[in-house]
Amino acid sequence: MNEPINAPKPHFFNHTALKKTLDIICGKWRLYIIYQIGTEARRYGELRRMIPEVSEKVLIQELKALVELGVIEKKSYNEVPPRVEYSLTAKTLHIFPHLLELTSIGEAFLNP
Amino acid sequence: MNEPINAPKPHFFNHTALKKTLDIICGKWRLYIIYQIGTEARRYGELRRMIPEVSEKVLIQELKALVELGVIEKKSYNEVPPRVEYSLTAKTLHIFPHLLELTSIGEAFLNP
DNA sequence: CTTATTACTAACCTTTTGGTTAGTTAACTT
DNA sequence: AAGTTAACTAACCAAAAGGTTAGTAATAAG
Repeated sequence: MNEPINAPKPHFFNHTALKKTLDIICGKWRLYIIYQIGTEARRYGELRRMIPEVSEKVLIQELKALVELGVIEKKSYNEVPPRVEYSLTAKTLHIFPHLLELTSIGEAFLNP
Repeated sequence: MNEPINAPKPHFFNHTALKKTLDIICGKWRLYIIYQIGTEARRYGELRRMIPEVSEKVLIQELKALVELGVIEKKSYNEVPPRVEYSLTAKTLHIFPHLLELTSIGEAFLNP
């Protein structure tokens, strides 16, 4: 019997899905942006005013990335001055409660 | 009536808790490490073999950070060669199911 | 004619994160 | 005497993430 007695029995899990999760929620601003859009359509300038700490460049960059990921969608109206609205996709609205629940993880580690 | 009709009504949430959540789960390796430790105590070398893609330096660095955050705890036995074991803290075991559920967010965005 | 408005882009820089390689310690085995 | 083992540390580097500042386009308002 050469079976090692205490050999590691690692957890197996879906790497691809986990990576996708991290893509969606990690980064300094992603979750804030998603939370602020919430259930309404928000104009770019509106989001800037709601999250004034983020730089313009990064906000646009993150909005683009979230569109790419299928988390939000962008609608441009052909007006001048421009009007662009961002809203959560159906998929995101579906898991939105999960996203709001994320704070509970941190809460568990706040008070000694 | 000067109340703007469509003024942004942002979501309010616990910033501190959210930040703590992100501290715990973000980073290329943190969740993998937490998952691999799971419910058992794991030696450093064991973890290295379970996650061979991570560099030695980063693994140690992340273990240290997770200890700091109160996510894992470290026990050193005074032996030579050294023996050091890492395990999840009670707090972490408590929310471990939440952590395992994180993949479900990503899963929602995998298939079109 | 000038200014304001909105949603951007471009160039550049700093900080953070992750990676590579080599060295250390102290006892045990050969 | 030399090599092995485990869990590190130190010095250095590259890539990614985030930030600053300035500029643009099209129209309307003053």
